[in-house]
Amino acid sequence: MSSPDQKTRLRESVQRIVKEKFPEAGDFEVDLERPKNPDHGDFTTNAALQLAKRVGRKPREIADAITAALVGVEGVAATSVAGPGFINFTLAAESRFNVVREILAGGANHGRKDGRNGEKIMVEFVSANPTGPLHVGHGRQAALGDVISTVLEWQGWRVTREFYYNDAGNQIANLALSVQARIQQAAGKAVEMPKDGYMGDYIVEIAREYTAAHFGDTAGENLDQIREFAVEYLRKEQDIDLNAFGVKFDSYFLESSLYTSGKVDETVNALVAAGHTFDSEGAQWLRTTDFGDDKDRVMRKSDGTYTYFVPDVAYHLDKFRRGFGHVVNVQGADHHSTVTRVRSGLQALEMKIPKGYPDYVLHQMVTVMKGGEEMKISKRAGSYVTVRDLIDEVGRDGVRYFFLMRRVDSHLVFDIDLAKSNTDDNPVYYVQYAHARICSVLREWGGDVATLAGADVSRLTSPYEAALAQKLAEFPQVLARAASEFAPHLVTYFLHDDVAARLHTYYNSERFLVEDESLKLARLALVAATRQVLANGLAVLGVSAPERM
RNA sequence: GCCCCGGUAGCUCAGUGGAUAGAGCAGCCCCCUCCUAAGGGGCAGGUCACACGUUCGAUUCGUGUUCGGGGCGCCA
Repeated sequence: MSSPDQKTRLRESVQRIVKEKFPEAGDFEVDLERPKNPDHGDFTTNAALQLAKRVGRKPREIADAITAALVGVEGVAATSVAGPGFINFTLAAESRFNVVREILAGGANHGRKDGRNGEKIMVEFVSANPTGPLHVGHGRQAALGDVISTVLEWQGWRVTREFYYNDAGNQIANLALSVQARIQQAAGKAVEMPKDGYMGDYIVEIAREYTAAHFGDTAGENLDQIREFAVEYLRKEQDIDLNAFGVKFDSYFLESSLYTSGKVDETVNALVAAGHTFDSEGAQWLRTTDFGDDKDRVMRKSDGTYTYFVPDVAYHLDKFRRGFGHVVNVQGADHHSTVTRVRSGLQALEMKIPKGYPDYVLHQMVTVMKGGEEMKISKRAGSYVTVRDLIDEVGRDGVRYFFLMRRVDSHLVFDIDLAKSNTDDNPVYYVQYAHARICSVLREWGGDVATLAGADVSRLTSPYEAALAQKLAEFPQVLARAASEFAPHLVTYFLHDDVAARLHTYYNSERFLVEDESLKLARLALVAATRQVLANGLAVLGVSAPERM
């Protein structure tokens, strides 16, 4: 932190002056920012512009009055008034590079905070039905959920990563029927696949495995057993894929358990008791319109079974009771309609669950491009591209990075050719190479990196160095924002555009292994700090930081 | 018809109510006796979809329009 202390001190000084000189402004909050343009100094404030109306004077007059009173604040080299009335502050040169020492002292923990005191939060993600291999949308969810979790951990939250299995319902029944048909076909019977059956090759694989494992049922007559076998098989497969992707869950939650434990019934009873249900057309309804939905929703169908959102409400009530006051669900935007229903259901329980509970991160769709064309199918899955296809093609690091590169709100185009390329247009290589490059120069130097923390960084003077140091200083704030906005892409952009790009520029602008020993150490300290930020940032993303490439 | 998301450089995309709207790639011109050039510098490239409003100030906030994607089931 380029001195949050310094920033705070400065902010408070300005605040005090405003209070003295312009008491009529009331409890006005002064805000300091980093100017985009480095010519505008290290910090800037628009306080004068905002005060103009409250005070009834011209912005520049106010700015002049403030700067006049601001003489002799420690560490500030210069102040100026610019443009319509911005006040710019330039820091004393030596305080600019303090961040290098802070980063080296923090090491692998630099950027971590214990602000949240270990408060519990759950991130639920992937939550794929065990009816087939994971598709690319699950891949985006896996990367997002995992990194959102990590980033929250770095802010001091105690995070539980949970996977919810919809192992009950029509889709699973359909899976069992599909496998059964394949078993019987393999046994020579002329049966047809069920309507809307799963057509991928993996169904044939499961049928083969089932037949091999259960000689007692070569005819494929035991549907319950087939269903259990198929679900088990696919869950294992999904675990293998998630493992290969570097994603680990703390807990798995089965939808079926909500029925066996009586939690669905309990939820229904609570909804009825709260008086928000009614019967109509042979079904039982929840009056979700009382809670902002645009129409009421069926809870219990006329055939006596529940619609999906009832167990969903029961599930989220369970999360709440497990002590998760904060929950984030990562899902595809095609699940948008569940948000209002689940929240409405939780409100209808009247159990004092906060109104916006739970939070949702809904990501837009993913399309995969290969050879300039959209890739739509994989043979194995039938109708879609799988996560495994991507990992096999481009490797874990590339897939993770690419899934994290875009805002969640933005449609993601996954360009396989780009992700595979070992050229500078591939952002993940660009960032990893920046890390490897620093490792290389430190190896060349051959000294003990730990001693660099004591380097005299005030020897650093070039604009390249100042720009790099200033960016490094922003790392903690970038992480904090990524956590509070559930926005991992901020980290990828920071590492690529702000850190790696400046590092590469710096490399070509200065020499490191110079004669002047103290200058050499100062420069090595700066690149070592850069390496630490890159390493920590990549660690957050779950992407490796290679020492050689 | 209703709800959600997007429209920013030739392409893929960042952008927190501020100053001259950015990055990478593609195009053009250059640069390697510290590391692995998988790198760097420069030039060119823009009606921030459109209109109106709020504001000292709008790519950013609001309303409307338009185009594209997703969702609107007693499916999950």
